[in-house]
Amino acid sequence: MAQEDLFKKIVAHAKEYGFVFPSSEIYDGLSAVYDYGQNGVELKNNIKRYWWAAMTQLHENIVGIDSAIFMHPTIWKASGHVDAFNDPLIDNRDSKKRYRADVLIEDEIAKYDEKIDKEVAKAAKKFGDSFDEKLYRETNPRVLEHKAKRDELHARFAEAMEKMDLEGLRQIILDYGIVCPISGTKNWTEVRQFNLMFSTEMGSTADGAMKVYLRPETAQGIFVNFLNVQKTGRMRIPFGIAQIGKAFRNEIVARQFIFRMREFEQMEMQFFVRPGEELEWFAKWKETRLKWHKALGLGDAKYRFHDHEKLAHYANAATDIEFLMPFGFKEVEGIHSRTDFDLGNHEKFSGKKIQYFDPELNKSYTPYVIETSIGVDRMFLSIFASSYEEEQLENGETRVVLHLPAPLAPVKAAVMPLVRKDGLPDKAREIINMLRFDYNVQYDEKDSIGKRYRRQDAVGTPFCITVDHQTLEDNTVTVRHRDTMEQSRVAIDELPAILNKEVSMTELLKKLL
RNA sequence: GCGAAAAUAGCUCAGUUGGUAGAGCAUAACCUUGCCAAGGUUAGGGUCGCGGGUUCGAGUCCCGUUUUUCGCUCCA
Repeated sequence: MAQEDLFKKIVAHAKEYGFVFPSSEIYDGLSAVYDYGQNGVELKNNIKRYWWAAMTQLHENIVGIDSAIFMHPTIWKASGHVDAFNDPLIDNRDSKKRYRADVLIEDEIAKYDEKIDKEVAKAAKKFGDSFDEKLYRETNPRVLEHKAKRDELHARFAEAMEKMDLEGLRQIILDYGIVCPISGTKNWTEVRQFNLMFSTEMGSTADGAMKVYLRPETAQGIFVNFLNVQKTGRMRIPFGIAQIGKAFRNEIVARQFIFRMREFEQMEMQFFVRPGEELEWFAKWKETRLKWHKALGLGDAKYRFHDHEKLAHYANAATDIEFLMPFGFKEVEGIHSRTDFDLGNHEKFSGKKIQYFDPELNKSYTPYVIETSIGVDRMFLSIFASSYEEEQLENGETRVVLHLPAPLAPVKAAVMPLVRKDGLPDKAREIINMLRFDYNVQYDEKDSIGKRYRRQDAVGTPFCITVDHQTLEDNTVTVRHRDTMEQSRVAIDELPAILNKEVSMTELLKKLL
């Protein structure tokens, strides 16, 4: 099957079986926003629980927080998001290429400088040793003409940028005849500003509301609480702070189902270390995180590291953990060595001292940070997509089965009476009541038993427990396994132990130690 | 944002040169069977994405729009 078709089937399956719905569907939908359904929310919660337990329970030096989505606007100046997320963009209709309007104009300004330098170089060659460059630059009419034009352009540009006057930027491009480097034409669209941060207003507009942003990442909530957690938790470096929460980015193009959404959920952990030790910890966390992924058993070959060569403004090392999605290897997790950029900047912008006194070194410093940042939705997609199988059975039929890792499955077991009479339903309900306190179990008596098995396969339920007439005699049931379709007869009393071994989070977490 | 394609029942789709909206599966009820999706009977469910236009008459033709998919572009 073509990968594209497979992906379509996965999206359709996600909707049909209550995992993921398009948002606001009865109103034609909302672009790049999705809702999780009755099964999706269970899978998603289980993914989060797996991460949270692995990070906080299994590391005595990592604690969690839950910071607010609204934060003081200056935080986004300190983090660099306000500057880096505000680009005026313009398209050339002929080449279909998109440019940053400010970059186009800056290039044009540079051209005048080049022209001046050329004139100067030419003159220098002509006059030889007697050439006075400074005088030439200040007096030559051609140089002065270029310079005047350049300064005028620069002044207009600076003014437009200051006010973020988009129409003004476009007018400059038109006035100076700036052409597309590819098509060579001036067929430009309007200049549009894509602020990747969503904003809203806090307080009533009557008395001057404050513009606040929906956080574009959860990390800053950790950085601004660094001192709170470190002091109240008596944390000693190295230590980490973990957080799971929603973040929002107004992506220009958000596509590929839940892979890139405008509202998404992150699981981030910031690990604070001594300066100079960060690259050691970076390597350690790469290994630790990959182990977490591989423990799910989706297939080791589906993972790879992608080290960044071009580093972001805050990082001195960065890598992605990529997973083989139906549309190729894609980033699911980022591991970044963020240096002291964030804490240092918050110290600068807030005016508060944000440092750690290291009793062993007997000195204060700004800790360095290793960040592990993983998208819950991407994790969901990678697990969901790689679990989907259209299996050819020996009898020639096809069954659709989700091989979800059992501890993450929405429903752990379905309990069903073989027939809907002779007291079998009551017996099934008894078993449900025994298990439901520890596991999400489901009852089903509708349709033939085979059909019910297939329904459970489609949502990834690891076990089907069937009550038949023999059950009434000796208190045994059949347990049918999702992946092998094999059945075994076991005593009802053994069920809790079986489930505990096969579907509880405990066994999965033990693999990490 | 640009270009292309698509949109009819929960799902997959049919719908003739424009003439009263269909099928299969799914869903619900009852009967039947009882260990790997297909038995019988019955029922519910669509102002054909939305808004205009042409026409006596539009699911069908034209224009606009929304959403989705693919390509480009963008992506800490």
